Parts: sequence; C-alpha cells; structure tokens
Amino acid sequence: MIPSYVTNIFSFDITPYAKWKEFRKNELICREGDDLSDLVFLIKGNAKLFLTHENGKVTIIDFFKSPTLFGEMEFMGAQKFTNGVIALNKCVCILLPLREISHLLRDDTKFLNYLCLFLCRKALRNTSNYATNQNYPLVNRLANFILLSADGEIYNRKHTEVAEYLGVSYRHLLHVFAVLCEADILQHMDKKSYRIKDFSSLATMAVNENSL
Amino acid sequence: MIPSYVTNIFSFDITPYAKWKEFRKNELICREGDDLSDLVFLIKGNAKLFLTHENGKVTIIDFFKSPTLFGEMEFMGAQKFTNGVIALNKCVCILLPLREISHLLRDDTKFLNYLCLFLCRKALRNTSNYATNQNYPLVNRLANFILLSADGEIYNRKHTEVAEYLGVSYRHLLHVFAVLCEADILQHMDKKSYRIKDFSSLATMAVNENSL
DNA sequence: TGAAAAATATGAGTTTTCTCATATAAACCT
DNA sequence: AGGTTTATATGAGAAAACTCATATTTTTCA
Repeated sequence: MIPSYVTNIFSFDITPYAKWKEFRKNELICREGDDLSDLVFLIKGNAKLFLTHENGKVTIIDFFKSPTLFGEMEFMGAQKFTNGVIALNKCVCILLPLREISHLLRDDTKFLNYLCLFLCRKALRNTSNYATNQNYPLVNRLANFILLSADGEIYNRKHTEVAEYLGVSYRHLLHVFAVLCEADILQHMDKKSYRIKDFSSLATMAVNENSL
Repeated sequence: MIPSYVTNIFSFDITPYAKWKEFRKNELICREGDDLSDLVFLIKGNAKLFLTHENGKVTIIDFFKSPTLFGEMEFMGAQKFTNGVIALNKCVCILLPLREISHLLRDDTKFLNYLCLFLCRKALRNTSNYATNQNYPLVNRLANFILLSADGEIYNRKHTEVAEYLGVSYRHLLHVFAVLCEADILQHMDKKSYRIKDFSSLATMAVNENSL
C-alpha cells in the first residue's frame, strides 16, 4: 500500500503512523497560514505551492510533481505557518502526524540524511531558476519552459498558470507567444496548443535552467 | 580558539580535524567550478556568493554574514561544483575536511538536525526574497534595502554591488535613487552617502522581505 | 441547461528597465 | 607619482513588461 520509496526513507516502520488521504483537483492540501501538523508525501498527482502577497498578487513558488515531500519546514520548526498547497489534479498523499513521530525522526540518521539531501537539491533548483530569471528576458525563459514541458512537438499548457509561474503578466506572455509564432518557431494550432516548428532556434535561445 | 557555537553543533570533538584559515578582502574563498573539499564555517567577516552565467553576467546570489556555514551542498553530494565565494573584507574561516569527517557527520544526529534547520531557514529566506522581487518594481525593493542596510539615517553602499544584488542595471538603480531624491525622501550627501529624510514614506513603499 | 467564472485573445498607452555612450572622480597598484 | 582600474554620474533611445479595457470562448457547477 505505501510505496517502498517512502518506507525506505526511514529506519523504522512508519505504517502504524501513516495516513492515506486523497484530494480532488483544486482542493487545498494546505491552507495558507494554517499550522501544518503532518509530514506529507505526495505520491500521486501534481500540486502547486503558492503565496499571496499583501498586494493581493499571487506567486506560484513551485510546482510539486509526485513523488515528493513537503511539510519539512514545519517539522524542523523553521516556519510556523505554511504556504498554500493546492492540488492541480487528483492527488494521493501519505500523511505522517508530526506530533506522534517527530521525536523518532529527529533520531533517525537515515531520514535526516535523506532530508538534508532533499533540501539541498531543492535549494539548488530554486537558486538556479532564480538567477536565470533575473538575467534573461521572457523569450529565453519561455523557450526553455516550452522545451521542458512540451509533449513531443506539441506544447499545451494553461497560459494563466504559466504566466504566474514565470512571474510575468498574462498579457506579456501572450505577446511573446505571438512573437515566437511570427518568427515561425511556433505554430498556433487548435485553440490551446502550439506546435514547435523550429526546435533548434528554440534550443538556441533557451536558457538551461538545470545547468548549475 | 574555535567558538563554542561551532563546536556545539557536533556531538563529537572536531578540534583534531579543524583548520583555521584567513582570507584578505577580495580573496576567493571558493573558486567557481572547483571541487570543494571542506565544510566551511565563516566565523568572522562577510563574503558574497556569486555565479557567472554563460552570458558573462554575474549574479550575486547571496551575502554571507558571519557566523554562517557553507559547503553543505558538497558534503551532501548535491552538487559537484561550487559557486564562487569571495571575501568582502577580512574573513576568518574554520575548515573541516570532508574526506576525514563526512562519515562521522552522517551518523551525527545533532549535526544533521542542525543542518536541516539551517537549510530550511536558508530556503525560506530565498523564497521570500524571490517572490518579493518578482512582484514589485525596484522602488519598493530598494526602499526596503535602504531601510535594512542604513546606519541610522545614513545610507552608504556601493551602487555597483547593490545593483547586482537587486538584479537590476547600474543605470536603473541610479535613476531610482534620483527619483527618491526628487521626492524628498532621500538627500544626496557628500559623494557616496544618502540621508534618509522621510522614513515613513520609505517604510510605506518598502516591501518587507522577512515577513514570511 | 443556463448562468457564472475562468481562460483565451488583442489593442493602446504607460511604466519599468536595459543598452550604449560618455565623462569625471576615486581607489589601487608598483 | 603616475597609470590603470573601478565606481560614480548622466543623457538618450529602445526594449521589456505592465495596466487597463474589452470581447469571445470554454469550463464549471448548481
């Protein structure tokens, strides 16, 4: 029932503590500002981590793809209040109640080593993305994003979400898509999808977000 | 000799392994691309972490203020090559050779807990800064930066460095300083320093980078 | 099924930020 | 001390990105 890549992280048996929970699309897995009381393994589905500014604006901080983990910040006591996590499609999670097992985890070198490595990798990814975003205009970042997220030669994503993720306005994102189409690099297909006509141009202008 | 806040992180005695090393201003503590073979505690001085793009452009990723730690990424094996670290003034470091002690560290729950917490806090700070930077124009970010780094009512920093840190061109930074002066919020004093004339305006427009 | 909400789309005008050119002053080296 | 590099400073024009307005289509959900 609980996948081995989860149970293997620990040097003790977590099955007595683990709870299985499912979320529908658009359901909040963590509400912004709540105390988080569990360590959460996302084993199926995708979710996004977001933060609402006083501004009212919303930033997508990250996309979570299963399998992954969150709630480490709360486990470590590094932050009281969580950011929001919302299910992008049907999600399956395994919850480990912190109250019951945090003392076990703190003594578990196997788990702690795993967590350190997990945190390091996450930090590297974030830093790389951040540095990249600051130094290149949207065309370049978008080229990269298209290459990473296209299915073969077909790109098909929600503009609204992508705009938030790339940290630009919806309007500007559309503008840059239009530019890429005009340059004959993309072709606007039926309504929502684009076809990549010129992979090499796209690759040339793309910034490699994972080259750190 | 080695401060207790360093020795206290470990459950064993590190003194037999620790090396003491000093760096002059502008000396490279870590060269970009090298293998890093030590865990480094910066116990005195300030340093900056940077990354050179294929672009040629340089991003300041972070400022290190003592006391802090770096080299964790290499310890965890999360990255082969380090980013550059350069001393901004005289720096004193304690080096722990990874080859000799990494197996000890991996079994040391005290150290591992410390490292997890350290990584979490770093990640939170980075995320907060990142989200902030994406959503506010420079005036707001700069207002905040001025408040954080001013000495009383006197602000005095190198524009070149600040421009890099805030991820904008030198030209634009100067422009925004001029705007703040024109609005009677700052006053341009002798050559390099500015006096804050209107704290409350500055505070109003400032984005709080540490409100996560 | 029908109304409301969300996503797509495009135009026009503005703000933010960048590039490049150029000049002067300060800091650094040997 | 004198030459080199680095930091400060400013102008002009262009590119990048944003806001607001507005229209259409698609999705959601009661």
